[in-house]
Amino acid sequence: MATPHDISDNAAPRGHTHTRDKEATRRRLLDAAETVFAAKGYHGAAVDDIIAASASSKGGFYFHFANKEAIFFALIEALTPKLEAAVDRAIAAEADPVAQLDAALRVALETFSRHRRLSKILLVEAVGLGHGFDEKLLRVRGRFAAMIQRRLDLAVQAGRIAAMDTETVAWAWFGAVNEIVVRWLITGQPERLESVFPALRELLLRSIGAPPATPPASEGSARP
Amino acid sequence: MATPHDISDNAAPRGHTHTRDKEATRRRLLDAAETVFAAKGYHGAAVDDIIAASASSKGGFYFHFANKEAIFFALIEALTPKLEAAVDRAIAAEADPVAQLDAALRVALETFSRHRRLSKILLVEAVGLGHGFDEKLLRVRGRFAAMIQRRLDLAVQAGRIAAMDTETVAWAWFGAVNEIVVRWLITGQPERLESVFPALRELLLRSIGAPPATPPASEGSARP
DNA sequence: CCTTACAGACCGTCGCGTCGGTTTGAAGCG
DNA sequence: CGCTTCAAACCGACGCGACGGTCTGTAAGG
Repeated sequence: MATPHDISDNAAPRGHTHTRDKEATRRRLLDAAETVFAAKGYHGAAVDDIIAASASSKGGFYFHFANKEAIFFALIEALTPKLEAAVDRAIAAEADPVAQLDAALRVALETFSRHRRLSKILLVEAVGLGHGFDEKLLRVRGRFAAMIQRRLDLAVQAGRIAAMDTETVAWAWFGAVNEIVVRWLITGQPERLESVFPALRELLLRSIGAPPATPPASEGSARP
Repeated sequence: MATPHDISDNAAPRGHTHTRDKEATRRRLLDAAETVFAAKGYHGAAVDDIIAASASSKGGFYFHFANKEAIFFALIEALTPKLEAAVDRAIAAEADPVAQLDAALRVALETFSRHRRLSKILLVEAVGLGHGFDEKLLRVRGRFAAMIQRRLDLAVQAGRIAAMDTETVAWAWFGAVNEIVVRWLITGQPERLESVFPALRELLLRSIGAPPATPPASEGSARP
């Protein structure tokens, strides 16, 4: 693979490529970390566990990552874009802001449901670690809240819903979904995460005063 | 000075103080644990820290508590009843189920706002500890969700709101409030936690299709 | 004098991070 | 084209601090 370097220092010998497959071991480390962190939590996971699960070594690990924190955050920052992208794609497929929120909710639930480990790390293990962890994690969560808020603002602008404190609403929505998912992750209830979608969807849409009807021929002229 | 316990302190009316004051040191340990856990988190807090903050000793600590886990749970199980009691009292003061939910929300926000440390422990530090911690914690949270659900069920029975999946709604509500409080705890936004009450109240009540106007005489404008 | 409630020195473990060493592949060079 | 060189990439034993838990000792009360 051609990974361009921004080594523009002087004009002379360029392109030093990799020796053994660097990027691959990094990937293996990250993959192993995902598994181990999800299984044992941040504190419960020893660096040696990750080493073992990745068929790598201490030296390899600390060559790629400064310390345990570093790989944890690298993991989170590699994972969230995937979630964001999935949600973004779902949003882009809809035109109406309310329908976008609806789609985002469905995709979010589906994604969490499909990627337990990712969800566990993002929503459970990454909480309450102290230090600057909490702030960092909150910023990540904030990105999602901001996504929601943006759609809400658009919906308000479009006159689809009344004006409101969209920031609070966005965080509340995130929290509501988060709690449902966390409960599912820890106690296995409900069996299928997606089964709460209808109730949650109805609840959330009603909470912003949007019509709960979106099926086929949707006409907003009906009197609630 | 007003120590953290202005909710309700329950002291033994009759004292058979056998040797030295046993119950008092236990209290001091618990108080110190509350402070230390809130400040440094579960893993960040060393038993020695709690010892130091309580002017006790290793021997004393392990006389009263089997291990670190034990004092943590003892703390949680000493704290939640206070919260529950406060909410219960607020609920009892109202007759209408919807008004009860309203009151519960207000009191919950007030209580969290007043007891940062308690909130931090219950809502942040106690998450993602692994082992059987998560399950236990979820059960504690479940008690609150159950409280909400009970009121919702009553409201449904009373015909105040339409039938719905009250369990999911209860958890979603809890999650919504939780997220707002956690955000406030970690980033100090919003400055005053209570400032989100109106928006949250409106949001939650609307989410169950309850009329958003219930306050006695808070506004002088038109009412249905 | 025996038990309860506590004190504080001590010990064993565990896990993070380091550090010298080794392999690997790409240049330099004749 | 082989031989040397060099640094990037990787290995794994060890150090070392921290922290949970134990154990012996001791003041006080019955």
